[in-house]
Amino acid sequence: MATGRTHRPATRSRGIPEATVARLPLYLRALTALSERSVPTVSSEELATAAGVNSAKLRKDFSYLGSYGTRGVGYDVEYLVYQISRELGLTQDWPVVIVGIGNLGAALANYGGFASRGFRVAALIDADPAMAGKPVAGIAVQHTDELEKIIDDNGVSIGVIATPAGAAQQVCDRLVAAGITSILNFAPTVLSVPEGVDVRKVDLSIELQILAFHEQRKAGEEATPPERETAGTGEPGVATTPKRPSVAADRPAAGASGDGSRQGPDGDVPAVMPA
Amino acid sequence: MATGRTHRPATRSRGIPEATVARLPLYLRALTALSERSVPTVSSEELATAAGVNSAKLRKDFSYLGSYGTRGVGYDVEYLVYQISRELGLTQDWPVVIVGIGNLGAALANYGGFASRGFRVAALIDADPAMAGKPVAGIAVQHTDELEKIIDDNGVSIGVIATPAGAAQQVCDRLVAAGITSILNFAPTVLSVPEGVDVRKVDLSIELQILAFHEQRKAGEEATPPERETAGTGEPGVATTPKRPSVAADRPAAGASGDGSRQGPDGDVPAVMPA
DNA sequence: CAGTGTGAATTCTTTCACAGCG
DNA sequence: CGCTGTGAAAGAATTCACACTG
Repeated sequence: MATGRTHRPATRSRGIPEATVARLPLYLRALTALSERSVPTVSSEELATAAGVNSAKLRKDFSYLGSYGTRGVGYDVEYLVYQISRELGLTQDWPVVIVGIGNLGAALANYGGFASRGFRVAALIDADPAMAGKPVAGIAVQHTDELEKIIDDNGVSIGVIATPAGAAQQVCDRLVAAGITSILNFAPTVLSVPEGVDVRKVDLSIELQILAFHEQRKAGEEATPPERETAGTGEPGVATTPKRPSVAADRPAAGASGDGSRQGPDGDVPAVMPA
Repeated sequence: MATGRTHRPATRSRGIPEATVARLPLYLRALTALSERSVPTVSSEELATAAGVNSAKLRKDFSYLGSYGTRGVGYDVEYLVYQISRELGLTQDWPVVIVGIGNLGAALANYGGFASRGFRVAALIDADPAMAGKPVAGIAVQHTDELEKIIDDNGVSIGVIATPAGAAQQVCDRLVAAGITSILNFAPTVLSVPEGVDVRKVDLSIELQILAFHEQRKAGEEATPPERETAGTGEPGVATTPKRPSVAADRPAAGASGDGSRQGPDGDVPAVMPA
């Protein structure tokens, strides 16, 4: 409780599983593209390919929405577009405020995909007085002081945080206090919010780190057969690394501060240990 | 088949579950913060809170890495930082190229979090000849023509695509052909890549749409108790849903445009269902 | 028949709860 | 005694495979 939950269980969504909700936008995009090409119907197979998933999953996903297809034929594109849009709540207007108009905030403000689907940038807010009044993406930036008023006046319920990490929680608190109940966070911090407020996070460095993990694994596979072992009590897999720290005197240095270590281009697993 | 798989199963990671891998960066960040404050040890409870997860999950996650904690005490911060960094492959240098230096690309190039952890922006690439030579974030932008050479010369294996959707697949193909095996895609498109290439996608509008879905649900709950019906015959009710569209003549395009009104607590859901 | 819709089987994740170590 | 590490239980999500319908 102290910290408040960052993710609400959400799974309680009456009927649609979270995983499915997360894919609906994907389907919608694929469908929109088909619609623009005036394609009248699609099979689960085709649509699935276009959306980058497999057809069984897609059909299962759609089954949660209802039976919108025609057996032996497929789905009516226009109709599905409408149904999914409605399910996602895109048939209504969602005013959004973006807080933190730095490089990223500006990029977001200019991002076409934003406005394209029901979302409308209602205001751009920045703490720097020098920014106030300056137009970004055709909208005059307003000062943070106005935050509460802006949200209230525009009935905004979705906020985007693109501030430096240090300011994120504070901005978040103000947004929430002002009535915002959904936040898209680009700042690399864990935000604490009260129950009932949804937070989704987009974190560039996390994505890169996940890629690095797999990349490293690939590099290792190239030459190393069965490397990692699952050992429970015996040897911790990659074991042969700095043993227990005792206090912190092994080889911690790695990333904490400097972190200047580097390896050859084709990433060779740091000679952790000769088997 | 032509399209190739977009996501590789990946789950084959010898021992660490994907879900865990995705959280390691989170733990790492929390740990780094502690490290900077010279905190020597943390309990799973404390660290979990800082990372925004629950302690059981964290302990389970760590158990996949090995036994790095001390019962009755907790984890040695420095040591864990090192272990996780190593596991993620951050103890080595990962040169990265960013393709598409528009608003977003520039924001990425300037993003501190990038360089902070093992990642190094090796080059910025853009198709616009006018951009060539212009410095962004202290790095001179290079023309797309150089793409293959740049990747080869720098031994780059991770590429970031920040181009318009239309150019993404093409850029992707060139990156892959040039030897890139991990891609972080910011363009709103599904990329087709050959087996063995990892793609992670970051999509702003998708995130917003997911938020909208929950937001809408909240608004509905406020006044409407059991809205969405779950049953027809007692099972995954599908029964009573809007009937076939015939062609596409229902009510596509509800009130999507204009209308700056906020959610009408309960009156919104367009009366799709005559039932 | 082609292709949806969906129970059932499978696999992955999260959570529980507690034995046991420092 | 406090806290980790982990089997085992519970809960999602994915995949299978096929009955059934337009």
